[in-house]
Parts: sequence; structure tokens; C-alpha cells
Amino acid sequence: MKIATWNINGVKARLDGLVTWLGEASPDVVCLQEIKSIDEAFPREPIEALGYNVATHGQKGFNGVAILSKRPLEDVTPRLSGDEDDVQARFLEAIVPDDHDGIVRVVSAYMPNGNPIGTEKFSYKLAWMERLEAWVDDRLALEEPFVLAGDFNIIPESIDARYPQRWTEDALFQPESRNAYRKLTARGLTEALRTVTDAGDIYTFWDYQAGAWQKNNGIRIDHLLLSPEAADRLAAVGIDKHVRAWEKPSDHVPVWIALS
DNA sequence: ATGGTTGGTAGCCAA
Repeated sequence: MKIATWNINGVKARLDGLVTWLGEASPDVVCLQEIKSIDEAFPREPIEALGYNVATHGQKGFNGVAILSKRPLEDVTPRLSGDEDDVQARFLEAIVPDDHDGIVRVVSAYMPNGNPIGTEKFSYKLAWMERLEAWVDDRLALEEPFVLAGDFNIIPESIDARYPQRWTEDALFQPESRNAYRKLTARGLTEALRTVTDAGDIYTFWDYQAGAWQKNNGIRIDHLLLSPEAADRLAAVGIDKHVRAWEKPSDHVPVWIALS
């Protein structure tokens, strides 16, 4: 089964591209971030017409996540535990049937950007990642296959940026941010892309500004982290980079895995 | 490179 993650930067502005990509990539499950829509305004019909079930956790204007699935979605749960006062729509969890009469737990997550550093936005980013660590500990104890997918807003290593020196003052490349990411893999989660290559120059985001796409000035911030039970079944990993060259693109591209 | 571009909104904010 194929599971993808894509920060689409506005589902209504991106509907044509989303429908085109769903048709050509035919993923079983899609984790969307930055839908920038309330649940009632999410364009469900054209997506359901392609055979997808739709679960959304949106808010007005910004943030917002969704999960699309050709298979039934069960136990759909919004919000990351650990802060009842956090109203930002950044986390949606669901269970999907696998190919073997079992299940895969899937999360669509949109981690805080955290800029500028030294502000409450950066401390919110770090606090959010701590809450995510607690969630991972809880779910690892279930010994299930799970896929934590999304826009992590973290550049894990220098090779994950075309020009790492330009990111040294950015929240996405701070040591605290990278350490928070490393803590997840240290808990036993497998970063899908790094099971197939240790190469650099592989990106998932190119800024709209200053011709970043044309210059290949990208960063790799969209990741799929797998529990041991999911990692055992990892069969393929891909990045649909060509989508970035389409008309009216998102600044991110889809990243996907196949599980046997 | 201290600018630049986009989406949602109608506040310029968030990225």
C-alpha cells in the first residue's frame, strides 16, 4: 500500500493539482498539511469522486491537516495530546486497514515553523516536539505499524539543504530543532528516505521567492517516520519532484512510501 | 543574498 504526505499550501488553491496528482500517483493514503480551510469548506466532492474517504481537521485561514484514504478510516482523532489550550490544527491520526487483514496507524502532522527564533513561536515549536515525543512513546508501546508523516519544518542534516549556511539563523535548522527530530529516530523510528540513500541534494521544498526552484535552492523538511513494525514492511520510497514545476504549485512536493 | 512570492483574508499575517 502506498502512503504519501504533501503540504499543499491551500487545498482550494491547489485542487486542480491535487486531483491530477491523485490520478497519476494513485496513493492509497494521503496526509495533507496546510489545507488552510475550515472543515465545512474542504472540497470533499471531487476527491470522493476519485474513490477517497476524507477526514479533515481544519481551522480558518492557516494550518489544517487532512487524511485521504481509499480504504475506510477508523478511529479518526484530531489534536496532539499534552496541551488542552493548543487550538492550532496540526495533527490528525487515523487507522487504516493494511493488505494483510491488519491495520496501519497513520498520522498527518504539520509541525510549527518556529520563526523567528528567540520568540514564543520558537518555544512553541520545541514544546510541540516534546508533546510529539510523548505521543511516540505511547504509540510505540502498542507495537503496531505506524507512519508519522508530515511537514516537520526541520532540516535534519546539512546535506538536506542546498545552502545550509543560509539556514543557520532559521528555526528549521537550529540545533534544538534538529535534536528534537533526532530524539524521534533515537526512539526507534525509521526515517523512510534514509533507508534507500544517504545522498544529499534531495529536497521536498523550494521557496516561491528568488527563483529557488529554478536554482534548485531546496530543503528536505517533509518526512515519513516509521515504527519498527512498519519499517519491516517498507518496500519503496519516492519524491514526486516534477509536481513543483506545475502551474500554481505548492512550495512543497509529495513524498511517499510503499509498504508490503 | 536583509530581498523576494504566495494563500487566505480583508488584520497584513504566516510561511
